[in-house]
Amino acid sequence: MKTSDYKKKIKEAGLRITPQRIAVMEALLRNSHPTAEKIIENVQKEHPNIAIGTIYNILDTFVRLNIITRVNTENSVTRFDPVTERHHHLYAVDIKEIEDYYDDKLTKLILDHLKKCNIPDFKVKDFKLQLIGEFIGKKEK
Amino acid sequence: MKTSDYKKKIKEAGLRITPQRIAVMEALLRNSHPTAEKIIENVQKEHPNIAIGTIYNILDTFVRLNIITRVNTENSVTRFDPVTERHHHLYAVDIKEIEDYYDDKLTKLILDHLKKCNIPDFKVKDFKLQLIGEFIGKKEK
DNA sequence: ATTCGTGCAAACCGTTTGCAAGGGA
DNA sequence: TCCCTTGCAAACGGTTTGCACGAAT
Repeated sequence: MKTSDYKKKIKEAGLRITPQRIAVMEALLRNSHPTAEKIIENVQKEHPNIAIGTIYNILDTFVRLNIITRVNTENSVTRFDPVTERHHHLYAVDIKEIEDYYDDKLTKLILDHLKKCNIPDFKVKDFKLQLIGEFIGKKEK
Repeated sequence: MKTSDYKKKIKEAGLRITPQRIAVMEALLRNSHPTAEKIIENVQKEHPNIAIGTIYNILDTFVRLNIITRVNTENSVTRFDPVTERHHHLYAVDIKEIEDYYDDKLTKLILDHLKKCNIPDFKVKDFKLQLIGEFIGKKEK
């Protein structure tokens, strides 16, 4: 995502472009599905004067305006994802790591199935697949 | 689930059957994917003397021993599920409600797809599908 | 001038922890 | 007796809130 892209996204949501929001967004883009804690650490490394409350505030605003999304994890640690388009997630069993997983064929497969066999009393608007497992091989960082 | 079933489950996990554990388990079975708060409220209605810490303790133990599972939600409220077999979930968009959704055909569809088109550097051990949408029609309570 | 956004710090609240007492096996 | 389990209460930690100041329109 180019810098101008997310700035546009913020502006289109009716928000002002501020150094704080830029810093938060860049922390989101630099990390993979970061926790709030990670974002705070990341932001404050370069901008020690940005308040924690402000960062939470910005994250809330972004989520509310669909600029980013919350990611579900089992251990009640909130994570954030700057990608709002439909995609799936790979979860390391210990949930130390989450990666994006794009698979249009699979998405279509599920979509078709859901369309065919209607679920009674429930109207599906979106779906997310969580693949839980282990990352194998190369592991930097 | 019959009473004896979960008692057996608890015993087989190497735990003693205690009134506290029975109360927690029955609260789990009486409610659909309850939050800890809901469970506490439910348990204390009949057993006002059971401590909150004990309830959290029991829930943790149950999860650790795979007697129940944690359910992911986006708003960082932990929910619990006494069903440990593979199944999917229907999420109300506002996450006020979660229902179980069994669909073996869909499960198999996904399983087959995953088997066929291997994901590089990742070994899938389990998966969960979250269907987000709206419950329509009948709605008591 | 008015609205929006930020910094700061206190408050909040769900959850965890430590410890002493109770109760089965 | 020994170990598991509970009750209690204090502590913890991530998140939220209130408010006054500052910046943008």
